[in-house]
Amino acid sequence: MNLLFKALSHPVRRKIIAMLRVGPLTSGDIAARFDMAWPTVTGHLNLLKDAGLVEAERSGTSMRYRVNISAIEEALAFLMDMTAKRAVEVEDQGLREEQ
Amino acid sequence: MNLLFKALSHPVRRKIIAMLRVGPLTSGDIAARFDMAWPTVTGHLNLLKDAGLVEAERSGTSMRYRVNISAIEEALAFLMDMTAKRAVEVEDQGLREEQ
DNA sequence: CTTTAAATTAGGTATTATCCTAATTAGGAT
DNA sequence: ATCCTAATTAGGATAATACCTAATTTAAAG
Repeated sequence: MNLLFKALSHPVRRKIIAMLRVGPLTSGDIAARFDMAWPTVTGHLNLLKDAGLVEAERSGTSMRYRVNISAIEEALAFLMDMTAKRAVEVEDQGLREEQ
Repeated sequence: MNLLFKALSHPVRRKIIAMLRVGPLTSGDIAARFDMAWPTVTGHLNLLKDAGLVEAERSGTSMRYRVNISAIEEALAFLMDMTAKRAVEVEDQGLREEQ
């Protein structure tokens, strides 16, 4: 959860995710759309990969990156839980909301 | 959005939010529940405040912190959008899902 | 006004992040 | 094997984080 939110805290990384949401892209395609050195983009991609937000596979001489939605859903679930009303479990009655 | 995710990326700060979700607490109450120096906790609280995740008000000699749910909902909305299917607007027909 | 309790700010240090250029690896084509 | 393109890793400079102790602010109580 740490790496996940940390990865999402940088605008370039959020933009990369938005780009990949449309469809998979190669490292070069991604790097070309930013005004920074390619190795810097690779760094961001590695961080996204460590956070589980993207997956990479080799395609010939290129590298194809795709977004991993389930990681985003994990963060989503965490935040949902934070906004949820406090609930107490009641035996044989399921969940009852409180407050 | 930057500060928001950055604030959420530290376990102590997520724990503080979880604590405040139950109800408002003073700075001292919060600091007492961690194994770190009080000023360090104050630092985390300032960061949470900068991110809009908590609000503080003075109560006599104490400081009462409360969680600001709408900031969390903002992050939630951002992630929801990331997981949402791509949609195209169609005149007089509302939204239609695609792909 | 002085003291006390609550909390923050100031200042310092160690670790981590972000960016760069240069060097290296990997696969495909000549 | 050699070369070329795609991409990563290595190494280094600078900025930002996270923690600590010491000093300062703020409000209430004596």
